[in-house]
Amino acid sequence: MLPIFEPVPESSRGESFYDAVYRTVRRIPHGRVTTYGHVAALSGKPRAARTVGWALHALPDGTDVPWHRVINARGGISIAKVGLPPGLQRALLEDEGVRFRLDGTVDLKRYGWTGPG
DNA sequence: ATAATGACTGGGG
DNA sequence: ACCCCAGCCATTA
Repeated sequence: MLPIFEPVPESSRGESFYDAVYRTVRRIPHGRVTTYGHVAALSGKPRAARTVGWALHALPDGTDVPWHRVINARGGISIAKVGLPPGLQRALLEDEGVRFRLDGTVDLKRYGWTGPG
């Protein structure tokens, strides 16, 4: 018989880079945003921006990780190809007070979070 | 172990 | 300024 609870995926021994990414993203303050590359750097892998996107892609619905506060280096939204509802990320950010430019980008100088300190 | 996969990025044209 | 592309790298779709 199958157990009622699925064990933790075999891939997650000790702590993966994904876990480090989630911890970093949880530190982004309400109403602020940061880039994939910056999350990667704060998580210990400055060149793993793409992997950060993959880590967020793996999050389940209803997660408490504020994935919507992560945008690309140009201030734009990058979830188009993932199947998430179009406009969802922008709506979540606007609910936190983040304003978008006419071209759909965010002013990183104003809303960008660059880490503690 | 190798290959494939991308929610990315910076630099060049 | 905008578009394109080669390089990037942890995880396994």
